[in-house]
Amino acid sequence: MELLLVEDDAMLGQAVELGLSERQFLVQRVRTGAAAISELNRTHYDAVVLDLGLPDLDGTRVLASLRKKGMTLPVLVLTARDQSSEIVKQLDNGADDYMIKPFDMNELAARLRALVRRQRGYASPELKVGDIVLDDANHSVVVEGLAVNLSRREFELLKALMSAPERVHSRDKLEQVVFQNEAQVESNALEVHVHNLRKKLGHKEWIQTIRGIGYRLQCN
Amino acid sequence: MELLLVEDDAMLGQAVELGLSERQFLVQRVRTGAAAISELNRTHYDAVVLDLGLPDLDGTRVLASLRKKGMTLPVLVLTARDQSSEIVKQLDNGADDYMIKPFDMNELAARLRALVRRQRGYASPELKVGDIVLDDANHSVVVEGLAVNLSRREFELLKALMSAPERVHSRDKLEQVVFQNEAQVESNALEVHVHNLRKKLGHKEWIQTIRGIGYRLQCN
DNA sequence: ATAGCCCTTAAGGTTCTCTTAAGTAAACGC
DNA sequence: GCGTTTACTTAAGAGAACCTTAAGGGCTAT
Repeated sequence: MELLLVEDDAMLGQAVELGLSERQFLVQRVRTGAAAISELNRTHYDAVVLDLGLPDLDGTRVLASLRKKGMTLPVLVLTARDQSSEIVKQLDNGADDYMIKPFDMNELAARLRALVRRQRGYASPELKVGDIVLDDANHSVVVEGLAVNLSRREFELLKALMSAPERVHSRDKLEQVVFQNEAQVESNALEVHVHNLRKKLGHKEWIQTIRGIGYRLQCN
Repeated sequence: MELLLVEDDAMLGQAVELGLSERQFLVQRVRTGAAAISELNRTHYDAVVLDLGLPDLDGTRVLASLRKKGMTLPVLVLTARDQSSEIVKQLDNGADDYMIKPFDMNELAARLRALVRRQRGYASPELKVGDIVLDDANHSVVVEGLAVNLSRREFELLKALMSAPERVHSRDKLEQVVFQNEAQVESNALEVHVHNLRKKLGHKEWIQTIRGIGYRLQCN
């Protein structure tokens, strides 16, 4: 589960980053509102943890700006005790949840899981892109009506690509997802998986290579 | 739109003030660098028009000082013809655009509007300039409705130019962006990329050369 | 224990990109 | 105008990025 953490305070930022990483989140951290917006434009995230007190843009503006662009991903807002009167405004403004500092890391993780679960639950439990249907629950993939048998790595890879089709997924990110921090890969393993996946999907052109950047799923 | 005009020459100052006022700008004029800095500290401006030849602080110092304070508002520099060698320095120093005296008031107004427009909208997922659409997320470029395949360097170059169209981008800055500190280039590589990009865009006149300084994107 | 699958590595081949360099053209200064 | 500087154009070699294949080891289920 990929999270974007927007937090400028070094201490708190590191603590949250570590805490969430330990709890199976893939955390990317940025320190400014501007960076957050550009990150969200660039790649896919399942949710955002947003501190209200930022150096450049105030968190409220970041939130408003991203809702205005039609981004629907869950946003959890972190506020200081003395900003708590702001909370109503934040929730009206598009926030999905909030926590008041200091907070319990386990609770934060739980709330995030809940948010993401809800987000997905509302959508269908299965991912559909073109003629590909991927069902996470029973680990099945159907292509053009026919069941396809994917290995674990291939499945994770396809899932990542399908989570944001038409977008470029960087090598780094795909490696993170596919080799879930199990071991650092120092070979072309990812390429091999891409190759095998293409073969199993039956349409090589569906997975496009963006040289020097990563891969993109695009079915027409 | 609120402007700060920093100009000590009475004649020119009045002319510009009048000309911009007629074009729907709210202009505040100061005569010294020190006054400019204190004005900017005191209130908000959308942009600054800065003459380089000032009685107290030289304009360069004013610019440097305000960037150092983290002010990101657009600054347009006015230079005399015989200072034009200074321009590269100014652009690297934080200026966003420049004009050489004597200049056309309509052009000045247009440039200022462009600068402010850019400053406002955040890097949206799609950059649009004329008939070019660049989407960072899926690394695609569409020109006049047709997809164009750009290499990594070409893509970075176009993105940089589109991030601030109508503005001159110095060679140095473009090289920094295009060759992301991977290796110092001691050849005309940038020129070659510009050439290839022009060819792929199909309209050579869109990328203009500012001799001795850099390049500018301008589609009409 | 054995068979089968899956993952990683590694090597070789292919394709595409980048840089370099050299010649040509255009702009500038005198 | 003429020489000088700056930029454009072209092509080719080097190299990077990626693809493909296959072998070997680990794991699981039989």
